[in-house]
Amino acid sequence: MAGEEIGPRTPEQIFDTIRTSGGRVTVSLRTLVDVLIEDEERHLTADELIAEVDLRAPGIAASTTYRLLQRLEELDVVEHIHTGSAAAMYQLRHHGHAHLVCHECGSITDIPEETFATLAATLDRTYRFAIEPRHAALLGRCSNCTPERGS
Amino acid sequence: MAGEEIGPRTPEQIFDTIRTSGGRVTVSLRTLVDVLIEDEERHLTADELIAEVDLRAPGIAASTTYRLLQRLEELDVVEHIHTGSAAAMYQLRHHGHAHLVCHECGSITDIPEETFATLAATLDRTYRFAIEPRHAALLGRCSNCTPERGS
DNA sequence: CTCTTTGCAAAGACTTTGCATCCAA
DNA sequence: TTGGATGCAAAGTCTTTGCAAAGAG
Repeated sequence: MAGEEIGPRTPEQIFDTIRTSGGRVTVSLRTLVDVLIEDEERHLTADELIAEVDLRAPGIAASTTYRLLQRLEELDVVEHIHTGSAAAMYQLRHHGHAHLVCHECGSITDIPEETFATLAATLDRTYRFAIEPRHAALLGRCSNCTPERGS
Repeated sequence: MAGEEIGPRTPEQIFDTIRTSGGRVTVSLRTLVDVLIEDEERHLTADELIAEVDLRAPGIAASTTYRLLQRLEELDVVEHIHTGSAAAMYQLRHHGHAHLVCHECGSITDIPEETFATLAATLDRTYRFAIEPRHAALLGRCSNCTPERGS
C-alpha cells in the first residue's frame, strides 16, 4: 500500500503520456486535464467534470469527457472512487488519499492512505486480500450528522 | 460499532414487523423473505433476488421486489451494500458482517465487523467520523488475483 | 494523408414512479 | 370494504457505444 508513487503531474507530463501511448492532444483533453488539476480539491464526479469542461470549452460532448476519463484512467493518470452514490468521483492518481463520505449530508473528508496500514496488514495476513483504500470511500456519519455525543 | 443487535429474524418475525407497520403480507413479500433467508450466504444483488423470486413465484414484477426491498430496508430488516459495481447487494441486517470485494474476479469475502474496531476508533478520534463498515465493501485484490507472493 | 477523436443520438444497466387494478385484513 | 400492494410501461440517472464527420500529427 502507499508507496505507489506516481509523481507529480503537470499538464505537459500528462500530454506526453497521452502522446507516447499513441493518443492525440486535443482541446477537450487539454480542458479536462486543466479542470482535473485546478479543481483537484473539489471531489468532482464525471457529471461535474463534464459541466466544468463544457463551461470552459462549450460544445464538448459528455461522451467525449467520459471517453477521456477512461483513457486517463488506463494510463494511471486519474482514478475513480466509488462513493455510495451512483456517480463516481475522479481524482488525479498521484493525490493518493482515501475518503470518508457521510451518507447523511454527503460531506467528503480526505484521509491519508496510511490510516489503513494496520487494517491492510490484518486483511493481508488473515485473508491474503490486498485492499485498495482509495478505490472505495468509507461510508458513515460525520460529526455534524451524529447526534448525541459530548465534546 | 458492532453491538447493533437486531436479533434473529424468522419469517414470522419479519411478517409481524410488516404488519405492525401497517403493511400486508403478500405472496411476493413471503417469497422475497424466503429467498433472503435461504440464500443468505449468496450475496445476491437486487437483480438476482428478482430472478430468484420470479423463479419461485412466476409473474412477480421487478418493481415489486424493488419496492419490497425498500420497505424492508426502512424497517431495518435488510440493508444494501455498495460493492463498486453498479448493482448493490442486499443482506439481512442481523447478519452484521462486512465485505471484501475483489475487483479482478468479483469474489466476495465476509469479514466480521470487529475487524474495523481499531480503524473505527482512529477515525472517530481523529475526524469524529463514525464509519459504517457494512455499508460499503472494501475493494482490492484477493489472493488468487495477486501475482507475485510467496507461499 | 492516416489514424485518432469527436458529436450526436441511441442503447444499456440499474432503479424509480404513475396509475389503474387487485387483494389482504 | 378499504387502504395498501401489484403489474405494466414509462421515466430517470449514470455511462457506454456506433457511426460518420472532423482533426492531430
